[in-house]
Amino acid sequence: MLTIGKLSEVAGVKVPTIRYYEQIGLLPEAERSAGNQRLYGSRTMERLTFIRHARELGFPLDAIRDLLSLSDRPEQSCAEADTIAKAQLAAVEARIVRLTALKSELERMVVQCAGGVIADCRVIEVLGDHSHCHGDHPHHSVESVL
Amino acid sequence: MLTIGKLSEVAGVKVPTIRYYEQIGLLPEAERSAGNQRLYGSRTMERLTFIRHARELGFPLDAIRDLLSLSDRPEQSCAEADTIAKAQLAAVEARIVRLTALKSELERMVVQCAGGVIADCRVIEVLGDHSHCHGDHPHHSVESVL
DNA sequence: GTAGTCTCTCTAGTCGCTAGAGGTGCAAGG
DNA sequence: CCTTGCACCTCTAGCGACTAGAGAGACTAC
Repeated sequence: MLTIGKLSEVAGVKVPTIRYYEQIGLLPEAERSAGNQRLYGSRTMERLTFIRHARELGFPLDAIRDLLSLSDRPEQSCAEADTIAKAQLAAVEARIVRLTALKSELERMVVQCAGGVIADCRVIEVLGDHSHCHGDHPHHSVESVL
Repeated sequence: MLTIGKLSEVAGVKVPTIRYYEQIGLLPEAERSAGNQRLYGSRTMERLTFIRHARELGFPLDAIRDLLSLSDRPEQSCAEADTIAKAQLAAVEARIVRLTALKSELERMVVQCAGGVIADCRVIEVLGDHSHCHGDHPHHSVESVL
């Protein structure tokens, strides 16, 4: 049995994050030692590794919750897991498209900056006047994409 | 003079967002009508358009605050504006690199899914066992990138 | 005058943690 | 046995950039 600190090291997930996952029900309530400290077995460790890996791939916690409950029922069809993964892939692709558009607009802006005075600065000018941009970028903020 | 609703329409920024920007000091406190409703002139409209445009390019509000205060002093050097824009460009590029790595890993995962049963599902398996991945993806979550 | 649409303020919720306060458990050294 | 010092405990609040909702007042058109 591992303490929360050891589990944190082994799984590569910070201690408060582990407690947070327990709090929101992503990890089961841990067993406790005589002195009320959390103790973990290998099953929780695997579950936590699964979570970390899914997080690294950008899955939101809700999707991870679904994936975990799927992995607990191994005889079921994997169609749902496939759907979740495909949705995540689509979200990532959408984000890349969006960011690539941003990138080129930022590049144009930065390149045009002649390094003079604010009054002549393309950066400030472009931001202040929408007519300067190619108009091929969406009218909503980045964060809304994922 | 525009009411908050008209300003919202014209600038393409939602009403509560405008109030939020005022609250955090990104927009100055609005004038008020006899009945205590906010009224806006063209200066605030331009400022809000500037903010929206910068948000669309992914600039965080803190950076926008700096850019706004720069644009208020047009005789100053634009070096700082240039620096902020370049930092944003770098952040966007970093995010694209990261997401592209995620994308290929997700693709490999999804393609390998044969559509059978959870027990044989590559999606679940790959997430559960880190040794399946190419190991070329970083060990921290997406969100930390920007 | 009244119906319906603004607008007002205020609070709380989103996501995925992170930071801190103030207290307890435990293992090693003297 | 006692202390030192780290790891652990609970609880609350904060981040960014909004969004949602309640309950009340203002304004416009018929």
